[in-house]
Amino acid sequence: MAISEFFVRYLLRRDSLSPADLGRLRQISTTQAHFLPGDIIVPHSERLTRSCMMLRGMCARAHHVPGGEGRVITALHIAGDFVDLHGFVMQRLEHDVVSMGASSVEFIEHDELREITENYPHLARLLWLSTAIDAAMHRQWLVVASSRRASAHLAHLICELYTRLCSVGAAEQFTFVLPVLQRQLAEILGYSPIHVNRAVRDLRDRRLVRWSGAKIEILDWEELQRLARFSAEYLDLDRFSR
Amino acid sequence: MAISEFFVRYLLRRDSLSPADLGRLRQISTTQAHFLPGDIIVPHSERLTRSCMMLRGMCARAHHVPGGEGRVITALHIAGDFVDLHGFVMQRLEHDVVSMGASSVEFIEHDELREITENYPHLARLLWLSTAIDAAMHRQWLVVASSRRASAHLAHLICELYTRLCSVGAAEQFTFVLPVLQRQLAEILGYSPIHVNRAVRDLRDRRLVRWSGAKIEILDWEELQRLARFSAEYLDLDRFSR
DNA sequence: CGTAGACTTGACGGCACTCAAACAAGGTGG
DNA sequence: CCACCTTGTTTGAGTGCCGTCAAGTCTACG
Repeated sequence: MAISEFFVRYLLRRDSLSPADLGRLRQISTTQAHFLPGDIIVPHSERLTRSCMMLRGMCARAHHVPGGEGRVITALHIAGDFVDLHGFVMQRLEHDVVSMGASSVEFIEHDELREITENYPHLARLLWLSTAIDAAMHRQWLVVASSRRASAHLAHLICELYTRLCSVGAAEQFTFVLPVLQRQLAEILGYSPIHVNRAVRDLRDRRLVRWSGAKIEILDWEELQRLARFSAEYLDLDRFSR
Repeated sequence: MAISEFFVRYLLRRDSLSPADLGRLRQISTTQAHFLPGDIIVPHSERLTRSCMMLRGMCARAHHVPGGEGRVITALHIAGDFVDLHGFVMQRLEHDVVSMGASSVEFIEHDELREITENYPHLARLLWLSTAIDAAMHRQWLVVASSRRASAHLAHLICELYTRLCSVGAAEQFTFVLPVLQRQLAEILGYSPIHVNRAVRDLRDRRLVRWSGAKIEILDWEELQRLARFSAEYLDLDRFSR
């Protein structure tokens, strides 16, 4: 199979690609796989020989906290995200990649990525870029975690996901699917599930979102961003020559 | 000037380098600069044409929180860290790089880095690796922020810094200099300065550290790691062929 | 010896956590 | 078709970590 068109859009949003680069990108061979909620897509600590790209649904980077105190989720990934591309240079992950809801991914062999770094340096820099943007999102999560209260924190997560989904054409009309339980939102935001529930209710009461099950509808995009103090700058959505 | 030997050690800790790669690495030309406490080494949002490497002292990645509520620090960097290497592919930073205490850095032109990605793919992958390790540290900070109480959180920071300093030969004998005020520790850990002070006192009372001014002496390394639940795995200190 | 900046300590209040239980939705078997 | 169970969500009451306010101490330096 060929590489996800979501990822092609992800790159084209940020730089232009030469016909040669674009051709090589589309020529990457992949293996598809499908997962159910909670399935481990990539386990931690194992030596890796391939990396995975999100095709459909969402997945998370889940860290086990020593002392059996449950998990912490440090990233959410959507269609077009090259989820564990950093595994190509790190050789192993210090976290699991877990399916949120049902998902489909495709695997790309590291041998092929290595060949690309040898012969397509510009493409290689764009792959590097995608891991650098992941790092920028990690930093933003750190900033938000220590500067926003629960409601604004949750609002920021929703703003980020909706913006990212739109940027690859996977959402529109202020509506998207978030296959994440409140218990898992708690692992993402660093609160108890009960407190997450209060934050959800708060956003509902303020009439900023309609939220039933996994379906989220943003009712007041401007006000939601204002509450979250969201700015998409860190997502690096502008086009540059890299 | 040539590139910092701390960085050479940083890489050799994680992979072996061919004579050609090592030669090219040492041939990189740099420009030195010196900074005083609080100086901005690299400002946010500006178009970048070079990246900086830490030679001496420490610096931080400081984010301004919209709404004038002060700053959040998302990373600390030490000698041998290629601080804003991600700026090479991102083209601009969403945060400032600020000097903590007095520091010396050297700047490397992006043109030269680009040339390396064209002709030294293995070296390029190792540069990529260093940004991937930064991302792993961001993730670990997220994990620790949401799973440790103040004292353990602070203890984890000390464990990380001491381990990193030792890994490049910049510290030993359980002693190092941390040119970071308690007010700035508060920006790192996400607490108020007063609560940071309580955490410092707690570590002192438990006789885990001796801490006067900027000088820190670890009195009980085993117990400090146990309290912090520190494991160096995420620092990726093992040697692999990348 | 006086000032400035950093560190330290105490008192009090609020956001978020824990414990506990009720409610809703979906699936299963009688 | 409806008990019944499971899983997830919702709500309330009490606790504790951490924030805020305020003041006092220490050190460096002129």
